[in-house]
Amino acid sequence: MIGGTMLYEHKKIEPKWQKKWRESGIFEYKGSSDPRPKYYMLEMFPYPSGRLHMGHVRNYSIGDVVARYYFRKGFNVLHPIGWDSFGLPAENAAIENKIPPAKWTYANIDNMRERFHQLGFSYDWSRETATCRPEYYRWEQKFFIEMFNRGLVYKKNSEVNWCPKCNTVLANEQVENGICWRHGCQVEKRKIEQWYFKITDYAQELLDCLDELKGWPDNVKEMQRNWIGRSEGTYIDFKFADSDETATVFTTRPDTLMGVTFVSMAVEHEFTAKFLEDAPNRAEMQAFIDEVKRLHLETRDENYEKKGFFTGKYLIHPLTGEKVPLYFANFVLAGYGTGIVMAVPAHDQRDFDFAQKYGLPVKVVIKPKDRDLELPLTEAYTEPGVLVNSGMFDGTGSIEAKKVISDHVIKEGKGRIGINYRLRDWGISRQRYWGTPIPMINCPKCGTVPEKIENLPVRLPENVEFTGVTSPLKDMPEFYETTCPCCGGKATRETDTMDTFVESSWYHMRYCDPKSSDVPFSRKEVDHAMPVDQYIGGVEHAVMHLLYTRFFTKILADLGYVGFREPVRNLLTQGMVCMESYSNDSGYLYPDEVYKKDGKYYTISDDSPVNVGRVEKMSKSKKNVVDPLVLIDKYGADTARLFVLFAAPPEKDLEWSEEGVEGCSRFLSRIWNIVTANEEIIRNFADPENVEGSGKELWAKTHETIKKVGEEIERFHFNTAISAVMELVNAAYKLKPETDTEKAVLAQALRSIILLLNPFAPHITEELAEICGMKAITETPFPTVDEKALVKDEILVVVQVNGKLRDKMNFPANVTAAEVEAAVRAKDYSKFLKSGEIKKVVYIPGKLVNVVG
RNA sequence: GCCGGAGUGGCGGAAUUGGUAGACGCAAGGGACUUAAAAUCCCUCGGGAUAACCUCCUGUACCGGUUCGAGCCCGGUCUCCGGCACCA
Repeated sequence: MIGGTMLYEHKKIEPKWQKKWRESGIFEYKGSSDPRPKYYMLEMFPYPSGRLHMGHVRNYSIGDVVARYYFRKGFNVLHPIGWDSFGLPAENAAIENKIPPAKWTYANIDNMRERFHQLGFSYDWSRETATCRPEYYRWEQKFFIEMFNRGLVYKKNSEVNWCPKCNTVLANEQVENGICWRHGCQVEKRKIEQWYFKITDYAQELLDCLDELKGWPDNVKEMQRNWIGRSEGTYIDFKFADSDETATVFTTRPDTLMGVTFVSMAVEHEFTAKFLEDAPNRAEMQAFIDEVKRLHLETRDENYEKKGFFTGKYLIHPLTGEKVPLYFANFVLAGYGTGIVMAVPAHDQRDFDFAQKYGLPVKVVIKPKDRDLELPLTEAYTEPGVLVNSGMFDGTGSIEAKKVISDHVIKEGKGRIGINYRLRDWGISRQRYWGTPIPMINCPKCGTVPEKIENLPVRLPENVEFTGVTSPLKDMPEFYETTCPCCGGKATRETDTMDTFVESSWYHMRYCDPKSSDVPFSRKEVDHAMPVDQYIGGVEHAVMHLLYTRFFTKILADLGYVGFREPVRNLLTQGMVCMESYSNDSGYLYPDEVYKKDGKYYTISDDSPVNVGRVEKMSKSKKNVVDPLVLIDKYGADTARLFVLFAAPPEKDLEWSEEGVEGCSRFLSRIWNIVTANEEIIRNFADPENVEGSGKELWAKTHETIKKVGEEIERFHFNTAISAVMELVNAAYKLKPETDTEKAVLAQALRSIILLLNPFAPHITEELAEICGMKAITETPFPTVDEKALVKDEILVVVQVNGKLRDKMNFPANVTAAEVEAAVRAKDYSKFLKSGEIKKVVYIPGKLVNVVG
């Protein structure tokens, strides 16, 4: 007690309820035999770093509100949690601290689990899953082998992105502008043999199904569309002038075919070897090729100068029969299309630049509809127009000409329709230790063969010592020495492990039947619980994780494991938690090292001024972080949850504010105080049947709030749901009850506040319910609206004159349009009327009337 | 450059389908309680005009349009954020 006001004791209350929830198993999902409709609420599972950050608090608090809401709406809710527990940090920690990655990981999981309990999340802990357990990854190995048997996995020696810090290969998606997504270090290219998943086989389906994902944000779908990068065009054959061989190009602009003045190709193309042989200036050509290759390996900046080298070969234009030169060009991508492109300098800026540099002809074949192009061109004309200098195609619109010329080429047998995707196959080999072993065996006689299914899992040895940066598996004969499953002879295991994105591609299915030991999961259970009804996670996974898991779902459907092809029905991508950073000459400072005075910041240690940086994502390196543990200790989990939900809508970035946290804490205290002060009333007065006169206002407000909170939770507007409860609390403070009716109204209002706020602040509300003799909220349905309370006797009609607010009037609820119009005409609004008289009256029933004149 | 998204008080943000702009919270100011402070409770709070209430003008990045009525729809401009970027 301070000054007569009770501060509620979160440190006593919160652990009490957490223990109850944990022991009662109240949040356990009942499986497919339960008659209630299912609701699968899933948040992206965390990497168990051992450090809880605000992003976690936000992500999982959002999910918890939704889960608790649907529990109480009578759904059979599946709300599981687990650990994405393979991955690099465990290895780095192992090197630093000389602990085996397994030990470090399991300790972190224990720690994170405690943190999650401390936040009061409603998980079904009986389904907890860690991907680094053999009971989990054995199934992934099985999937791998089945995919291999179906030709969906293959091994290829290819140039890959290599992160020198991770000491491993990265998938295309993990490289951002030539920089490792995790470390920000520069990625190198290396040639290495590795395993690929044939995601390109599913490119079209992955693209098409996006249209059906109505519950996904548009930006995520658009990012996936861009990433898949489908383009329709035409393959066109150019014969070599000096041989029967053909160089095929891919183009999306067949309308410009008549403007081709040369052809360019990537130096990595297979033709290159032969050209070198034939070249009289072989040394020079080799030097050019080497330079370009070096450029491709080393450069990060994509805007390098365009360079080329004549291959010494000419091609025959398929329509005109003209000889056009074939050049090596450093900007042609080897891995896209055919690695050879037709060059139309008049209508492609890259080709234009190249032609200028090497003095190649520029032939205009498209001109704007309404004017001529000024010659010589100073840049490529890339807009649509009308064909010129194109023989039989002259006068055709360029858009139409795409089809006309393409069809013509195809009819002549010199081309075919082609569809290309930007998407590449998913390279999943990692030269790491702490990951799922790839279940393949190299036999000197039989080649590369899968391990026998009955020998799975291929276990990752957990008691290892880390000496250096390379995977210890490569130095463990007891791991890699084995016998060939085909011939029984001596053979060696694959020592690479899988990309951790493989584990996260199917964990949501394992949750449906996490203890299954004879199959990965029961088909019946997974088909019942899936797809995920609501998935919540960071937008940084918009392409990688969410594309991979969609792909994997389609694979599992094709392998017969599941009966659906999309894993997630509704997706919410939550924003980042941000904060301003503080720094001085000696570097960044933690928020608790500075204080604020008159809008400026100073260090606590010596009162020197502090620079305030812009608001950006909380990160350890900038020290602009707030430790959730400190927050929970000071204010409690309920306040922490309430703040992250109240301060911003979930999809937006959230700016941290200590004052905002205090506001939320104050709000919970207000509830605590008004409820405990009215405990007797709450105990003794049942919900009112009907209310007239005094008390009616609060009664109506109560039911309006019940309606609003439900609606707002369902559309993820938690901030407005909370503000609705705040309004009800403010209204309840205003009623000083005297009559029994008023007391009943107040009792219901306060009970509603407790019940409505429960998904956001579960501990304090359970405690208050108990104090007031109410049933446990976990067993109480979400409140329902009494429509009677929403019926109004009187309605307020706003009066506009020429669209501007001028007046307000009250009418009986059943007022007719004619009566409203008559009332309006009876008043004198002439000073607002332009013409002095009323021309028209527009009445929007129950809301507004606009007088026009 | 291309593709998305967003611009609303001192601040975070409301306004669900075109219908009272600024809910709720923070900050600020005032009052009550107190010996005092803290805490708590109550009130005020976009800008401007007016002595003042009422009232009037103005206001959702900017310019224009549609409409009885626009923060919301349409066209154009600017800025910011995110994604992609030599993909032929």
